[in-house]
Amino acid sequence: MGYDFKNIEEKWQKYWEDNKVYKTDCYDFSKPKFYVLDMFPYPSAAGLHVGHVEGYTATDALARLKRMQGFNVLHPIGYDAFGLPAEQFAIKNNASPSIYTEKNINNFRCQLKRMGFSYDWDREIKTCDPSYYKWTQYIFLKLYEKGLAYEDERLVNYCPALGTVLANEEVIDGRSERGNYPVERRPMKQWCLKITAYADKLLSGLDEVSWPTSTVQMQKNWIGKSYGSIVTFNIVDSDLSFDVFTTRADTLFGCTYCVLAPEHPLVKQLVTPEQKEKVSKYLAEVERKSDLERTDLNKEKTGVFLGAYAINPINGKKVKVYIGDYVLATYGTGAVMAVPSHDQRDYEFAKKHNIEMIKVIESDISKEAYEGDGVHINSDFADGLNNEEAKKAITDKLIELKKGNYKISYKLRDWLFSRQRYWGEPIPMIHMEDGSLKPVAYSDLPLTLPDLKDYQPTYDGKPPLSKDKEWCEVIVDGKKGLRETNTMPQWAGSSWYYARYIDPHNDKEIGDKKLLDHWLPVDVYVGGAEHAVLHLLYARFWHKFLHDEGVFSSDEPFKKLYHQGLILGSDGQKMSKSLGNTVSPDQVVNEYGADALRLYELFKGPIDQPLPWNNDGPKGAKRFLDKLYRLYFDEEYINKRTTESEESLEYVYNYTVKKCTADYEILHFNTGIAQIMVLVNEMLKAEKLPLYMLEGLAKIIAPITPFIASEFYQALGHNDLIDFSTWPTYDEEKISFKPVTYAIQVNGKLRAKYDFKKDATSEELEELKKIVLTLDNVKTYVEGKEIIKMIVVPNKIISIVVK
RNA sequence: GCCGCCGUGGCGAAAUUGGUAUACGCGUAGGACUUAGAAUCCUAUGAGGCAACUUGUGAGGGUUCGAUUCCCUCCGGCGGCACCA
Repeated sequence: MGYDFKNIEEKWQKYWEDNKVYKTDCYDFSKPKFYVLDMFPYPSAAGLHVGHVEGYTATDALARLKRMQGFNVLHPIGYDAFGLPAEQFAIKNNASPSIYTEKNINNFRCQLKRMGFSYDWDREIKTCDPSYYKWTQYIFLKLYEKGLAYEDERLVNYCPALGTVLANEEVIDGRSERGNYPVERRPMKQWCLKITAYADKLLSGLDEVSWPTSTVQMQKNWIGKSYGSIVTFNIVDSDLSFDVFTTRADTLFGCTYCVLAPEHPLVKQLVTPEQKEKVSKYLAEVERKSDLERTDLNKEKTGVFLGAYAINPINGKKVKVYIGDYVLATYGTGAVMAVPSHDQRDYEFAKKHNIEMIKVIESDISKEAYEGDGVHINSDFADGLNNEEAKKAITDKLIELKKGNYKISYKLRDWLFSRQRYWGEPIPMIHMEDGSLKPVAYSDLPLTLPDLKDYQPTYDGKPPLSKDKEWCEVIVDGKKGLRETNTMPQWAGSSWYYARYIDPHNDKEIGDKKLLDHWLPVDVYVGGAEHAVLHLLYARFWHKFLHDEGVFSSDEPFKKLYHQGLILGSDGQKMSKSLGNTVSPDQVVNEYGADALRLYELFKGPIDQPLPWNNDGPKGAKRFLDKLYRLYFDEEYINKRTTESEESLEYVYNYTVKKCTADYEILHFNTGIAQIMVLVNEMLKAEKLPLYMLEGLAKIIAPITPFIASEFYQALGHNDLIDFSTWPTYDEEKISFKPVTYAIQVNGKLRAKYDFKKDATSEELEELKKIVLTLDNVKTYVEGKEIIKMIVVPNKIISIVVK
């Protein structure tokens, strides 16, 4: 039996949609603003996942709460429609990506509406829509103008299976983040965005946002700022020199050799004729190795002597120069000074190659290198200093010698921004016949993606767009040119979409400045933790750039961030078709209704935790909603309606309102709902049901289960919508009137309980101490013993210590 | 290896931030109503014990009148980074 959720939900969904109930007037500045945002979905053919539903329900509940509290709420949705997932799917199903994407979007929209999410549907955006990507291209041109977009021939992560290069952030353990295909290094000419120019701003901005500490930490690690020094080593009998970066300048006196990365530009010039054969052989070996093999930490550190010697600038000592693939070409200067006594990797390498070790910090290095702090020795003027002092003394000396300086280094590398794929934003650049580059004129944007029949990626990495001669060949100012045929990566469109929602139909600018200033930053942003360093770093970069360009006045895009945890299958494994443990929202909605699904997902636990799906969960949620329904619609309970109320029920009611108000705000829905259940159980038992309580209960449940709550509110005789009613208030007096129960402990063990008035005066507490000692169960443990002390914590506990 | 998070009943989880551990829900068992019950309602439900009581928040130690909460050591799980010099 139970309530007829099907009709109720259909009725309200239709009403909300027909009347555009959740349309936001962004120009209404009379109320305080609240911008609550979801990470928009990739419109995959699989449709909405129960994991989406969890995050989207949380933001929807928050949006509804804020609306009821009198905020002007912006709560939009859209689709991250470009990029690999959509294209891969279209290829597999032999369809056109645009038609396929559109179909999937329609399915998503339907599912989202069914869930009762209060989005402003007039603000829906799709990243693949020319009216949208016009501005993605616009931002690219701005970046280019400022020298932050550039073409560079470099070693890139190329994935043959996907037929495209990938950003560092998209490569995990030498495999592609999407599809898990092997990735190799290839030199290719590619577009890059100079995210490194914003490294410091991206780092310091993290102190200003309320984000999960783990995400902040991940971004900090990814940016990887380290303070060190640059040291210049001259080559013996030559004008050549190379720089090394080190964070341990204090150990410079212990440097007994140097190692260059195999890709270091000086390798060819430094190798001596005697060593040539060995070195070429080594280089060939390195080239054969995959990225995965090269980064295998357990492998022995290999390398060969170049034949050349360098001079340690601090003591003039001659040291051998090696190449070794444990030195990364892409970090620091691509060359390191080796101090085997105080660096474990150097230690192992030196043992194998029989290289001298000089101890410069008092320590035992018989078994392994000593990497800690200590008193410096064998270091001339730095003797007796500790690490930090020695770093300073030695670097200062290097500055004096003009052989070094302080240097800050980052792990962050520039963002590889081009893809050899079809389904993305065309990069608005033209390669002129004379070899120069010309940006597409702003007035020619959007540069639309042509409708290609054959859009499959090619194995050799030639972009599919190059197959469309007509599109490629252009004439600018009477000169011939070819369009850039690479497209932008998945992450381009999602790097600024939150801003477009504010003024989505503006074809003159990204958005009306007045509106952008008012609505940014996003107050609460919810989405998966898998975007911790991808989307969330890129979006911050673009935001900071657009801030510098004067487009945004805020300097961070997302003030508060939450991640919804992964929802696992009921077997505790990740949901997957092959395991047969997937749950589709449609299936649950059909059986129990959208309200029940929403309720279950918010009640089952904290939203940021990964949790297994419980097949009985939605059933339990539905059971609760049936109970609630009876409270409002059963004759039995309708007959108990009154304007009077009982004190004990008032206590529970007011406490519940207070708890929900506080808990919803920080997305702790599970505890708020638990308290509502306590209230409902009490109301079902009560003799009198005050009308104001029924009304308040409908309101506090409305953010969680808006369909049934609307039905209740209407049944109570309201013509207005619950969403725009005011949020109930609570009476602190009614919460604190209750006597409190004191726990009586003797030697730390609970022996009795005693009800006493709340907030008693100190005289009354003295009285209480006497009463407590007369309690039977206390007497048993106290009599015949000496009372050492009695600790009274008002309203909580009396702790008696006896001997 | 390094960084971050976490460990509470059969299960998902609460605990007013140092003060009555296990709220709320799921599951299970027993009962009621019923021709019937996968509906609904009542009762029980950490472990041991007839009971008073004892014991109990991954393990061990510490601080405290009092520790799930704070400190130290260890074990286990999850996420991230991974030769970053």
